[in-house]
Amino acid sequence: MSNLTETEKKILDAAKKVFETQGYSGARMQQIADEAEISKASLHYYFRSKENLFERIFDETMSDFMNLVSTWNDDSEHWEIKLRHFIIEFFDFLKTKSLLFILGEINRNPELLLSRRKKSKPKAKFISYFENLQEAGKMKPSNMYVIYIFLHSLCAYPILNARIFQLSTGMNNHDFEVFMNNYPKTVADLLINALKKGLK
Amino acid sequence: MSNLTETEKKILDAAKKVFETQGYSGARMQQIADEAEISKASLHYYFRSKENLFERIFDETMSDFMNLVSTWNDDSEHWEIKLRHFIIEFFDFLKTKSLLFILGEINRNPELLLSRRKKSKPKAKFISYFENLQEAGKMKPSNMYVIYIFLHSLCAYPILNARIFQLSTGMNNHDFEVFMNNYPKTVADLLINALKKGLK
DNA sequence: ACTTTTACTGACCATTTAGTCAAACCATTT
DNA sequence: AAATGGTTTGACTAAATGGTCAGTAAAAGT
Repeated sequence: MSNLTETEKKILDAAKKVFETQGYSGARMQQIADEAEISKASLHYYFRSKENLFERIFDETMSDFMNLVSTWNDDSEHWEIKLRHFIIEFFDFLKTKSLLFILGEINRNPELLLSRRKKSKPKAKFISYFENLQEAGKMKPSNMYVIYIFLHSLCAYPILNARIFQLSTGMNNHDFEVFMNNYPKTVADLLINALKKGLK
Repeated sequence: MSNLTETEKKILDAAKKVFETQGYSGARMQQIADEAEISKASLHYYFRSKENLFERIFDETMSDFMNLVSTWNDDSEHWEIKLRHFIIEFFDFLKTKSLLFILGEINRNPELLLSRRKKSKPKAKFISYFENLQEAGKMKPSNMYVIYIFLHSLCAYPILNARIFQLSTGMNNHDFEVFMNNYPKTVADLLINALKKGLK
């Protein structure tokens, strides 16, 4: 996978940065070339068209995201530990601008999901993993679809929306930073508690 | 406020529609003119520039959103009823594409929030309302900032992200629709339960 | 030494797009 | 019926932008 030349890497990094902040329509080939420190002609030499380059970036970003949310190693680790790890990993991913980029581009052009539909796994492993635990009687029954959506929402939205939250809570920069640093643990505690008690 | 001519209304409706789906960079003045069924020259006659028209739409959309999230009438209704109403209203707003539009444009140009910072109330009324109830001993103590963020996240993200959720849960259209129709009630029940029991 | 291939670029082209303007249109007033 | 003033538009312009191409330089192959 990583049989890329230095230049190709520089271009992909630059393109990712520019596409994620400006979106497809806002991105400029010249800006990507500048960011990658090459000429615009070189950019077209490596990736024929803007469309082409965009698809490459979008597909990779989308894959990263889908892998993140559907990966759930079935090793021997206790589910509580696994869940905490997952949440940390999820928050790390969200600190990039990738998710907003994905959502925005899908909104602009829903067909971007069609190609995905074929590749994707039928059901996130997360859900079947916990359903198995429940059926084995090792956990109180919960609606795992609800838990799954709660998990994602509580992780993703506060970061997507961070600036507006700070505005509407009226917190200063320091307080808000402290709050957001503690936040992942809060989410983990809540969900683990819900899973232990059962949530219908 | 509503001393607008027919044409101005048509333009604003068209502009909102186009900006919300395409974003500032993706939107075309010609497309807005077509949607409003007037000429591009007329469009510029009413609103000098694209920038101008965009600011008008962005400000209105942002105001709608901030009003929604910071309004919390201090009437005599029981907090439980109020919360259920709020959640329904929030979901209705989210069915438009407004929120993703706001988040995307702020991401593109964070300065869009600077002008807002002056106008906004220091603290969402929601938070102080519940803090008052708690101090009056009418409710178990919770961290209201956490509740506030949970409320928003659980409402907003599943709708922003609906298409991807459907993909990763593997639900068919019908099942997913049923699920999403029940979802607001699920959120309301959960939050009311959390507030009654107290959430730290 | 020479040819070929690969990486790269400046200069250019074609199209798109925001914005302008003079003229046409139309309702109201004089 | 002529003048007035607000509204509307086709035709145009200037700038931005994606993309091309001939040519250079250097590395690789022979």
